[in-house]
Amino acid sequence: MNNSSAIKLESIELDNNRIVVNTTDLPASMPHYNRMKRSRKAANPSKTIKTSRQTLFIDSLMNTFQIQTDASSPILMTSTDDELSNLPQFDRIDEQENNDETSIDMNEESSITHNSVSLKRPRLSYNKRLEANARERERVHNLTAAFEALRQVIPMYGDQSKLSRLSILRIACSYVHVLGALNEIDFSQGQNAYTLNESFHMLSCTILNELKRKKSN
DNA sequence: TAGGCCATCTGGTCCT
DNA sequence: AGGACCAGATGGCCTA
Repeated sequence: MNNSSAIKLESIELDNNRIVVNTTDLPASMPHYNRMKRSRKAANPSKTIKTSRQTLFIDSLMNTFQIQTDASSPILMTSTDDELSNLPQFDRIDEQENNDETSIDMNEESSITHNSVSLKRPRLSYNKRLEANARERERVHNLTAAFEALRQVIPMYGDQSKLSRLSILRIACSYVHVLGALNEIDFSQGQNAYTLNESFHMLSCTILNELKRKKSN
């Protein structure tokens, strides 16, 4: 796949105080970022993925409640303590680990070997840990969505769907300079103030560099 | 196959 | 006290 070879940076033009991207070299169909959203095992189900105690716990939950779920969907569960008490007692494993640290299975997830417990806060119970994990997933998903929103408003095209987050930030930063110059606003607070031409050139260079970087990866 | 990128889990710390 | 945020670890996916 080498559609990016057709990209011409000079296609970025300034027209009547608006940035215009010439899309004549665009591929007919633009890949959609969401299509890149990956399920960790979806693409290669035959590969072995280490099973954490949490995953085992979720599996047992799903077996217990006979939950069917899409692999790409976050697992959201609510359950009562009574229901949880019917599940395998993973806390016993904790006790075993605490009593005999040398017997830790090295194939287990590394976090299990973190037997240090915060003095400020005790280790979370499993349902609290699952809730925290779900919140963290939600937070990261929001972050990803924000990057996607930012990606859609920066002047790029072609292989844009595969821009890394770092590239998105770099290009967006250059773009802000151009917008500032267009509106005669100095975002740099007097330091390194760029003219419109300089800002425009910087944006082109940034896009070019990020595409080069991506190609070289 | 190595390296880049990203999702997820986890524990620590900050903040309300 | 508990949720938000952060960073480290881990492992899967993808590309050159």
